[in-house]
Amino acid sequence: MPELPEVESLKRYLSPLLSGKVISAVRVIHPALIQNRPHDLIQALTGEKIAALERRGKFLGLKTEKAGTLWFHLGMTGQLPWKDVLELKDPHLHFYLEFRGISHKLCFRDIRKFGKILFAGTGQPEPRSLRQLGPEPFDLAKEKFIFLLKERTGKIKGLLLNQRLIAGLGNIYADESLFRAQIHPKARPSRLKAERIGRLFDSIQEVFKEAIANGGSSIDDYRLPDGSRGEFQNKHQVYGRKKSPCIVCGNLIRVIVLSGRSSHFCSECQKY
DNA sequence: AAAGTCCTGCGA
DNA sequence: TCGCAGGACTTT
Repeated sequence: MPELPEVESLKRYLSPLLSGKVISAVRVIHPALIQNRPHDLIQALTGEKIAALERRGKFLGLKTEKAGTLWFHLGMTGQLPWKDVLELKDPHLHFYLEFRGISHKLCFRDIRKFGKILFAGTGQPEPRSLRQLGPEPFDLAKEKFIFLLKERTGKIKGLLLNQRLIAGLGNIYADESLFRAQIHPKARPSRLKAERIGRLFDSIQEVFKEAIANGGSSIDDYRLPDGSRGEFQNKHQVYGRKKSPCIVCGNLIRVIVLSGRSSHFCSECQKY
């Protein structure tokens, strides 16, 4: 479940490796994961130089100097291995890029195929899935965040997962942020004091910063491009800690289903 | 707003 | 062998 910290960690790992490199070949193994017509993307990207890497919400973009930007969304189980020798028999390898003068390839692997590859050519409109994203948590003013949530009627857990409201949160960091802010996942922001929503905003930024500093959370499939794991899963306070004692009060962490997702929380520490 | 769908590996 | 995990999209 790569969320903002995992995608940011990938961006930081790959930026120095890819910036300035020229794409010598685009290999499409599983065209279904590509939103555009694969031929257009191959045509546009071959011979292009990578100008920079970008992150928007949970999307990672390779911005080229002239052609446009190639966007990856890793879904649940997507990976971007940076490999010298490919395993071409690997049934989960769907796409890779080769670079001029370098033996390493940038691969796109995805076991469950929830991931996506999108190409936005220069001058073309931004893909809809990127266009409809809400603001970046680090670009957003706290007052705006409070306003954004206050005008909605739903339960806070579901709202945090809505990428149109704020980009980058998934199930892990929604639960971790709510715990830090001592807010119950079923609480309705319309009924919370503004200062508690403000504290939630601070919690989101804090937990994101800590997770990025730890290379993200490797729960199941998330790995850095060299195959190494992030370390932040060892610092989760509620996610994946069902029936374990709360680190604050010792009460056992509970799990309920909200918006079709498991929500981990402490019923003593987190209130409405 | 909630439920269903996609997909595959894994644990009960 | 079944059901659960979940991001984003579609359907109700």
